[in-house]
Amino acid sequence: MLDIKRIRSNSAEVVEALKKRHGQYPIDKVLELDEKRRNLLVKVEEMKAEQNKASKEVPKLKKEGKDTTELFAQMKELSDKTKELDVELRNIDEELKNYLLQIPNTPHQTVVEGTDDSDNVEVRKWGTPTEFEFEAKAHWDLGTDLEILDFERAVKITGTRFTVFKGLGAKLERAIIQFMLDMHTDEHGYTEIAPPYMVNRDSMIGTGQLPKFAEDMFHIPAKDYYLVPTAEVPLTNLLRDEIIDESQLPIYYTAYTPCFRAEAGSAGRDTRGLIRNHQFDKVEMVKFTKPEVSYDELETLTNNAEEILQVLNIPYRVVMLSTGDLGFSSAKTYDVEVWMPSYGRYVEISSCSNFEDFQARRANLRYRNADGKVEYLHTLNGSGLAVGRTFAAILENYQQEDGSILVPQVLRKYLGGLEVIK
RNA sequence: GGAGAGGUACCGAAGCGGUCAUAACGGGGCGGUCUUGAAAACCGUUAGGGUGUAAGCCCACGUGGGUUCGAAUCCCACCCUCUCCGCCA
Repeated sequence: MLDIKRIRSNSAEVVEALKKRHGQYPIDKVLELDEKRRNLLVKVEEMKAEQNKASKEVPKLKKEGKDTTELFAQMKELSDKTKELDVELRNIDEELKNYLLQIPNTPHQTVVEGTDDSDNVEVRKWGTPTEFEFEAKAHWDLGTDLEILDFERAVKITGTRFTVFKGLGAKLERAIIQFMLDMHTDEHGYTEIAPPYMVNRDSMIGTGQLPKFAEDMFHIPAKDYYLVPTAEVPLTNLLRDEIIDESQLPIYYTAYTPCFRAEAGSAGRDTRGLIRNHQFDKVEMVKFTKPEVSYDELETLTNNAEEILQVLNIPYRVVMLSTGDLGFSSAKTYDVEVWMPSYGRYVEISSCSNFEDFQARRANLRYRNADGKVEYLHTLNGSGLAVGRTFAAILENYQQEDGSILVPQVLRKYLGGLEVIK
């Protein structure tokens, strides 16, 4: 959510920034409602002040034995009128908020303008796409042949877009998770969190999944809980409605969770393998920072994601999303894309964003600065990394001619020294 | 899930229709006086939201409704915490 005060006093600047997203946003409507609201607010508050004043007189009058019948009648009338206007005010408030929630974050000035993902800009590339001297296989075939992935039985026990990991597959998945968490906690300074995998409605609203994207979520009606679509939700909401002391900043959290996504609209895309499932594992990184350093923090956050692939020795590139592909809440996003031989291209494996105070305003995440003033934090998050896609990338980039998989050096200690999956 | 108790500032806690939310009273934190230093004692301070240039005004006693001229206080619903019972890995 954008700051209404900013829209009020700098509407031209906001409009200009939003133009780059090539969408239509109800700024005029917001300004109109805001003015209406403030006019009404003044009126209502004056009436309440009068009521309060009269209420304070009552005990004195009674003490003096004076008659209060007339005063009460007057106050009753005033009170009824106030309640009416109060309802009107609340309606305007709600309407205003609904419009505000429809307005996306303003892109940072360094973000390249574009209309969609074809305008994304490659920032850097690491390694070169893996080449094979034999016919390379896709990870779903490799995994099935090695009996470490079982897609058919997953359909039987649950349904399509679920996967069973078996034997060394299950163990490899677990090894990847542990490797990532160890790296972020031991070398990148993150604190590991093991959060609930279900969250309440307020949390989903706090990070922006609700109300807009309810269709994409798995919901548990009995308790009105949601299965987490990403650890971003529990991690960011960990500090919701709190005021953090400046000395505590920056705060870095990392967590492994399974992620659950209904993704109603994705039917037909990436139907095979581990790329797009209803349930997948992910290690997430979340940062809470002071505003003045958030863009430096975005760079290191992205680097933290990249290092995982560097250490695994898998080729990747980093792209900056153009304004046309930028997520709703983000001011700037880098995607890390891993080389996926079966696709013959790079595939997103991490998305690292700076939300500035957009998310913080919504989730009420604040800190007290050195002057003692309360301000909104900046929040950032990024995958570190999507585990299923990392699994797929390892299988495909480390496959050998006989269909076996060479285990990346750094993962061997998590697999009892195992060198090859065959 | 059942029964009972309770949710007020950083913590504990009083208040139970107006004179107590500029929130009593304790405690803690911070600053100061005193001291060679510390403790003790004493003094001060402890900073949510909205609106406004400001003074100020409005809101905030778990949350949301209701009753009333007036609600922390009465009524209703929900959430949460604690104790006991039940169930359970």
